[in-house]
Amino acid sequence: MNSHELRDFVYQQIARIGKAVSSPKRLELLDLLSQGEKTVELMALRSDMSVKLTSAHLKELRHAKLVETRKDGKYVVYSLANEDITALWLRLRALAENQYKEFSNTLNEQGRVVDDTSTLSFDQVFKKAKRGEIVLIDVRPRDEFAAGHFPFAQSIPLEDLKKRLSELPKNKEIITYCRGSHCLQANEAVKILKKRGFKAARLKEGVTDLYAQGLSLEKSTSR
Amino acid sequence: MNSHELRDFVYQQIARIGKAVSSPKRLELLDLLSQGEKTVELMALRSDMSVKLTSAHLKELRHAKLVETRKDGKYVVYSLANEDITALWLRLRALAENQYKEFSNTLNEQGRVVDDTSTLSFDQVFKKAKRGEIVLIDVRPRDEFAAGHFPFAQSIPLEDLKKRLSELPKNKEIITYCRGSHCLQANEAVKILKKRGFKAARLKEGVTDLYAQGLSLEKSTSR
DNA sequence: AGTTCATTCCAACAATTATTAGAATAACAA
DNA sequence: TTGTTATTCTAATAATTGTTGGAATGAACT
Repeated sequence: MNSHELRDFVYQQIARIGKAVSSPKRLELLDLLSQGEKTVELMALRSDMSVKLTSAHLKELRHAKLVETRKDGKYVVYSLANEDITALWLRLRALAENQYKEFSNTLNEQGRVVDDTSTLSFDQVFKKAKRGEIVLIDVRPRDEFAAGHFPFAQSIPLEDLKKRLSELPKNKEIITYCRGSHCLQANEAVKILKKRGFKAARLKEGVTDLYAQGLSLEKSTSR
Repeated sequence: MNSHELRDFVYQQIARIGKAVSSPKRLELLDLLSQGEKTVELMALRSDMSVKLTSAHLKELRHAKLVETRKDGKYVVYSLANEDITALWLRLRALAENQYKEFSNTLNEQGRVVDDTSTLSFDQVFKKAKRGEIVLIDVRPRDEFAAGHFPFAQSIPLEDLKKRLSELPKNKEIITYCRGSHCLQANEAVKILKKRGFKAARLKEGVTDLYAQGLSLEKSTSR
């Protein structure tokens, strides 16, 4: 390689990362994987893609070495290659939020409920949840809750929420959370809860943000 | 927007960043801009692209809000939108170095001379340069040196090196540096120097890396 | 061995992006 | 004004990527 080719090679290698994160669908897959390892089938379901298309995008991500696979019986289980990938995903998200006003505005308009809660630190929220002053609910799918969740949180996946309203108290504040500040499931939950007369708000941050702060999460198989 | 469209919107916005950094040429432009603001013309020259193509890629970067422009007479001067963009560029580069062995191997093979120097901290190198124990030379183009350079360094652009060998001592070690660990100009310089019997090595890091550590650089108009 | 099922490969087309050439704009200089 | 230079815009084509359907692979279970 002459110095010309070598220089091009350098930028090409770095662009491998860029290409991998240049597609909305692939970012969605990374987001899903940041919440825990998953099979192709499950990711296809969650992201409303065909299995084939999901597989194609995952191939691209594997080529860029952002994800890894392992076999479990008939299934191929995908996961992020390492913590740096979570960090990359978070940085891209944060950068988009800073640079694009239309993005952060949309997130805010869409019911990211900013009130007292958003100014509390994670620790404070966990303490309140421990003391029973608030109810902290994790609205992500059950498998993601199992892979890692906030302390003192209970799992009520968004799709089950309407059925399980009777489990929730009317007199306490209900705090919801999901994957992160970009994730809108917690907003949906707040909308539903407020409509039925509950006191509800969402945590601005979610699981990914907590990973970013180097905190570890509780794992469990059920709850 | 329904929740489906909204979710897609979120990932699309983040993918704007990804798209911007998915092309080797655009990464090269970001790299150039990380060394100081530049006109379209100059960037086209440095990157061996046509002015038109350079302009087209810059348009893309502007659309993603990674770069900004200002007018200076007839010229349009481009610069990175903020420090976060430098940080992004560095993170992508570091990630590529970690994930792709063929990348880091190539960098090493191509004469990134790893010896005593690479284990010295920046501070130590600067002190040695100050005391005259080593000669620290910046092989980047003159304008980039002027925009910010290491303390106690002198500017000898790579293209002038052969003409200016008489300025350099044979008995002292000559340490070269350029943009960063991915930049190969310092390697070229070391090759040239060693061939002529000088004691030479390169700093593993370069200017971008120092920015990443939050250190500030000296600016000057000449030297 | 045969069956099942998840996943990948292959081929085709649609959609997007990269690149080049020529025209248009905008600032400066005379 | 006119001419000059830098830059961007428009249009066209080449190259790449996204997407879908059908066939093939390959591991696990019976």
